[in-house]
Amino acid sequence: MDPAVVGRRVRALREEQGISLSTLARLAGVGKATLSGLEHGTRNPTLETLWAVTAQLGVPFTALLAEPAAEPTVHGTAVTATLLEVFTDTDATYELYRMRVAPGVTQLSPAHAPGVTEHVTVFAGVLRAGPTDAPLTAPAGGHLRWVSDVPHSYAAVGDEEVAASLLLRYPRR
Amino acid sequence: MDPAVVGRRVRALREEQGISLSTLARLAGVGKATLSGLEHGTRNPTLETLWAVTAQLGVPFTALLAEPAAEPTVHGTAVTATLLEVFTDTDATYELYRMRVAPGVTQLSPAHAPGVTEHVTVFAGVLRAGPTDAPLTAPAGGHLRWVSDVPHSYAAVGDEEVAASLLLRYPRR
DNA sequence: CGCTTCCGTTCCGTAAACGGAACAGTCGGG
DNA sequence: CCCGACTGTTCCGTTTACGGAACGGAAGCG
Repeated sequence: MDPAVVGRRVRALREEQGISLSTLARLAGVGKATLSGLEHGTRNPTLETLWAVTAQLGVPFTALLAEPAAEPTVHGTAVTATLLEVFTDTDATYELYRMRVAPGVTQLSPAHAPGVTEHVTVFAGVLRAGPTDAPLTAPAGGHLRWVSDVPHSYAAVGDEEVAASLLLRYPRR
Repeated sequence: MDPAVVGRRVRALREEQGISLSTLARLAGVGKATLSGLEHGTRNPTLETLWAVTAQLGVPFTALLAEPAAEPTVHGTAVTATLLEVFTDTDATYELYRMRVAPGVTQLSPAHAPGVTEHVTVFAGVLRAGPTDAPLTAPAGGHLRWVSDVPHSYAAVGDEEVAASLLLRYPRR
């Protein structure tokens, strides 16, 4: 595992909260040198150090550590989707995916069962997706929804890879 | 957090698999002294060490910390949110939560930083959420989006608990 | 009973993670 | 301009986590 990944996440989380490195170090009770080295990935932090920092950030270890291959991942020509959660309800079953769409390629997907809907929230990039004959477009922060009982497609608009969350809803028969 | 707890878990997991300390140390590529001290809680293990051991045990690292801080959950009067993923991008940082809203209570949430948006996809139940003075309503399968730099609220409509995914988008300053 | 082969712990020199202090760079005010 | 307060990085002495080796103890076998 790469300590640089953990470092980048810590830095991202810290900046997200608008806390300076100095302040976080003081609050967490660790040296500034320690925190600096941790964020750069040049150190191999101790459990105690990680604990102090994450506790102060109010973030669990889960947010720092990239999940090993425990998650099922679906690869396509353009789309890579990892299943985050399955939720079963009296009316429907939901599958929540983390989705990435590579630029330059369009992925076609056959029709699902009647009544199945897809809900996409775009994190980064611009996504064009939906029924193949009438696709929809959404930029970062946007949301798409369509009934996927017809052939549909996914494509990234422009050069940037698209990151998004994908929710599949299968109504109970 | 107590390193002795982590140690006991490692020992428990190891004995569960019927592997000796010496063998696990060799497989994981760490010293027997290191593993012995780790299991006794007399050491303060390094991220690298923990990683090597948990990887060899086939445990996703979260299992060690599962009980104490591993609850990334945020509890409120009505809402329980579990952090599934943090995604950092050049333009914004995203936090994806699994959210449950208990019926009968309304949860108020203070304003976030300017530009922060919330995106909710409802799995089950009917959710009323958004700016406190102009809330939105969505049934199962529906989607809500609002700018959360004003006070906002969450409430379940009816008796059924609401299950949903919540995406928080923090634009880069 | 020796002898071998494991077990887990302890000892110890080395490598490195630790925090404090000193550092350059930036911003805002007098 | 100069100062103070702040940012994050680097230097450095102390502490300590590291792995190899040595240790006592428990089986298994001739």
